[in-house]
Formats: sequence, structure tokens, C-alpha cells
Amino acid sequence: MTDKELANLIYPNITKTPEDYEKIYPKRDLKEGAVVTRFAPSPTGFVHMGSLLTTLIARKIPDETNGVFILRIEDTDQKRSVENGITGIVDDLNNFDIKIDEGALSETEEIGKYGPYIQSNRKEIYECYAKSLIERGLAYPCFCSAEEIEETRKIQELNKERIGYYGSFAKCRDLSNEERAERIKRGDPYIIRLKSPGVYEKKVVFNDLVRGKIVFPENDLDVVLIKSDGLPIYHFAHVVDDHLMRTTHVLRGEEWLSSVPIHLQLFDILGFELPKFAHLGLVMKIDEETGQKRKLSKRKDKEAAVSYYHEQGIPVEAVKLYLMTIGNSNFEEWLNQNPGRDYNEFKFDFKKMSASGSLFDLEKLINISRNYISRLTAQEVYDNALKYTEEFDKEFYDLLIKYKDYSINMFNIERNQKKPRKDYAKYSDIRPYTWYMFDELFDKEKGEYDWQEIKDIEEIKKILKLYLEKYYNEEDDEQTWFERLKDLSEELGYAREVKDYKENPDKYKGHVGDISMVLRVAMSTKSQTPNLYQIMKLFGKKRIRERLKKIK
RNA sequence: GGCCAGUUGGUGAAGUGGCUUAACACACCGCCCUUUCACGGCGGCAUUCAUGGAUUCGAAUUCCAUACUGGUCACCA
Repeated sequence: MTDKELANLIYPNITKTPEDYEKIYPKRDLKEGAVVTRFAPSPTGFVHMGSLLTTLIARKIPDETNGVFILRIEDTDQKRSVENGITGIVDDLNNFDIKIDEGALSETEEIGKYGPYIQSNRKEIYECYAKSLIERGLAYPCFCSAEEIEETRKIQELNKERIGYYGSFAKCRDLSNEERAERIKRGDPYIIRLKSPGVYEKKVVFNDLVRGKIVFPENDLDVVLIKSDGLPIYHFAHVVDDHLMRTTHVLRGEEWLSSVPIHLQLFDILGFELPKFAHLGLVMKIDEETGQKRKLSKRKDKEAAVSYYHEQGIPVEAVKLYLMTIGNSNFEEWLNQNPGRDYNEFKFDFKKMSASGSLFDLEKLINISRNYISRLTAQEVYDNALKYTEEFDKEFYDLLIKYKDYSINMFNIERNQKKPRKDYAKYSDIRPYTWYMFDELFDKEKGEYDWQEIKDIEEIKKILKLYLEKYYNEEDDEQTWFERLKDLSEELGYAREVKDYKENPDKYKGHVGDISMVLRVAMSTKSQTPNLYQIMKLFGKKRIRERLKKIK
């Protein structure tokens, strides 16, 4: 029995040939230097921080080169697939404002001419290539059970031999086609394996965009191509898809590095042009229990899910900026020199990419986020706060809506200046910083008044009373306002200037700072607030009186 | 265990043979500014680049060993 007859026995319904697919998915007509990348996640629900880094770059390079960015769904493992997993991924990408040129849009829709983009819908394509490999004697059906494989592995371990299905350990490799046909007809379960032409003692060299030249032993493993459920294994799907989708650059995590020899071999025997590869360092974190560095884990680490940042109200732009600083070591410097510029204007360079996995640093992200928010206009902060609170804090959202102009003015305090305040690192910080500005929240959420130097309530009442009667004038500019506080201080026996007090502490009861602190705490209950004058300006006469009257 | 990669401070890192008595940023610590806080300013924070050896007039930078860390060795991706 010939290989061709065997192939026909296994795949009688496959009539297309690899040549047909070459015509269906022709070479892309793109400008010189245009890069085609793809993000190829499994639909397990959400996008991981590490994948987001890869995705960001995979999106950025086509942007820089007039290329194409594809979203391909790798759902060949039905056990792992999650319901609405594709939607979850698409939502995460949308949240991060990463647009796709081609690929899946939802569980059922897609865009682009190189589809289907969901692997489970590409079954017959893989079968076609599997068939052609069988015809050429480069693949064969394997009838080994999981138990048999396990047994072989144990023997190999015992004898300290290299583990795997290869050479003489590949029991089904040298079966005759007659026997193969007989067992297939008999209904024995089987899978399709590669008949690897590799020799372990030989070396393959390949050039990784991030790591440079790497030498591996050739692959001699008869890896699985098609599983018993008829779907392909990652390696096979990757090679077929990235060829047919005309991917030029394969970006993926470092965890794939060790299977590169398999991929090189597959590209080779299939006659496919080899894309460029970039294996990115993993995003790590220190395990709290063991103290060891490890890969950021979807299951263990809440901060691994990109949705976490959405829930925290950390602007997606800040997360992207942070990831870019991890991604390209010269990005941060560039950003400092070009504050406020969009990261898309930065030119990405694989050479500036670290090969070692970096620890995920939430502090740094927070800092970047703080700086990012400080550069926004009050209107932008308002709009973003609105979006955030609408989803996560309806009560505060209603207040922001009700007091729109007031809120914008509030966000504008100490914002329109060369070095703006940096109070908020995330939108969830806004409420804890500003609740006292809203009367609806003030009575409800105020705790104890945080009096500082002047604690005596009679003295406080005296100060406030005198202030309202004699020294408060709504029309005052900031300088005059403060002058009047000094006058008040003087009248009550406090120093006009802090310096004077420090030089002669015995002469005074305190100083103007203590007086203004009384006013500050009386207004807000807090001893730490933004510029008091501006807060009072915002409140207006009536609300100031009301606030001060609450001190009893 | 085999194979592969990585190893510069608490963190991200610059650095590709002399310009490095190791940049920058985050964190931390001082001081200054200041009516609070924040901002800002100034200064401190690796005599040393995992360890050992070799090459060289000279090495974080080249080479070789060793150690450690990570990844991978599935009909998972």
C-alpha cells in the first residue's frame, strides 16, 4: 500500500491540496517592510498582563510599518475553552484600545480575507496539510495509548535516556502501511504524528529578534500533529496558520522558545517561508509564600488580569505606558523628554527589549499613572471619573452628574500650573480625596475633626467666629485672603509669620499656620487638603458659613 | 535529569574593551521650599556588575568553567 493510498484512507474527503490554499491565501500585497503580526490567545476568558505586553508590541509594529495585526483564536483544546471566551478577549482588547485589522470580532463574527480566524473552524485546512505529509511519508497514524506512552517515558527515565516519542521509542513509526490500514479499518483510535526527519546530534541555528543567535539540537521528536479529536496540536496549527495568514513576525512569550526546533522543521518540510521570531521575556512576580520569582499567574495573581486595572480605575494609557517601559528600555527616557506625547510616536526596537523576564512593579505603574492623570485637563479627569464611577460607584457618579461644573472646578484645583498636583493615581482615589467637597457626603462620611496644634474647642470657635465676622470676604484674592488671616492671627495673639513664631515662641500662642489649619480642618475635617483658598472659593460664602457652624 | 535562555542596586534598567570613581526612572532616606498635603529643588542610596579563572597595558563589556534563577520536555496552549 502506498503512502498516498494510506492518506486517502485517512482523509477521503479532503480534496483540496496545499497548492489550492496557496491560491486562496495569496501573498499579501503590502508595502516593502510592512510587518504582519498576530495575537493568538486561547479563549480562556481574559487577557493576561504578559499577553498584553506582547499584544501591544504586536499592534505597534504594523502601525509603524503599514502592516497588519491579526487576532487569531487558538481554541483547539476544547477542554480549556471557556464560554464566551472570545468575547472576553475582544472586550479586554477594546478596553485597552487595541484595534485589530483582521480576525475574530466575537464568537461568531470576524473580519479579513485570510480567515477563518478561529482555529476550530480551520479543521479541513490542517487536515489537508496533514494529508499531504502522510502522502509524502512525513507523517503517520499512531495507535499508542496514553498508558503505552507513559510506560515508555518511565523506561526512559529509568535508563536516563532523553524523554519523548522518537527513534526506536516511536513504536508506530515503522509500521507497514498495510498494518496501519488494517487497524484503521478495524476502528482502532489513532492520532497523526510527524515522522521527524531530524537528527538529534545535528544542530539548527536560528536568529531570535530579542535574543540573537540560538543553537538547538535538531528536532527528532515525532510530535503529534492531529489529536484524536481531529484538531491540530499548537505546533502544527501555528505553522500552517502563520504561513497561510502570511504572518511575517511571530511575537510570543519565552515559554515557546524550546519548541522552536519543532517549528523550524515543520516550516521546512512544508516548504513554507520562515517568519521572524521574537520571544519576549516573561512578566514575573515574587511569590508571597515562597519569596521566589515566578511567572505572573492568571490563577493566583489578581493583577495578572487586565480587567483588574479597569476595576481599579487605573487608566489604560498608564498601563500601556508602563508596559512600554518594560518592553523597550529606552522608552521611559523618551517619555520623560517628550512628556504627554502618545506612545505611538515612539519607535519600537527589538534590540532595546530585555531578554530576561522582568518583575511586575505595581508601584512604578502607580507612579506612571499618577503622572499621566496629572497631565490631563480637569474636563478629561471629569469625563474619565464619570466613566469609572458609572460602573463602580453609582452614588459618586450621581454627584458628579448633579454638580458637573462644580466638579470640574474641583478637579482644576492646582491643576493649571506647570507642576500640577498629583493626588490621584487611579480613578478610585478620587472619592477618598474629595468626598468632603460634597455636602451630601460630608455629614455621612466625616469622622472626627483632625485638629492639629489648636485643639481647644472654645479657642477654635472663637477663631472661626471672629474670622466670619471680621476677616472673611468672599471677594478677596488669594493674597488678600491670606493677609487677613494674618491680621486675624495678630488680633488673637498668634504670630503673623511662622518665622517670627519660631524665633520667639514664648511671645505668641502660635502662628498663622495654626490659624489656617483650624480653618482647613473646620472646612474638611482633614488636616491635609489641596489649597485652602481655592477650596473656599469653590464652596462660596453660604456653604462656608454652614460648614463652620457645624463646629460645636 | 536533558535541552534552552537569563544573571548590573529593593525594582525596571543604561552600558557592546579605556569617556564609568556604573546613566536614568521608581521606591526609600535626609535637607530645603512651604499656612497643611502634594508639587518642586538639592543631596544620599552598587568601590562594583552571580562566582572563579583566562585573554588584554586595560573587562560590567571577550572566552571558559561553576553556581543560581526561569522556561520547556502532553492527544495544553
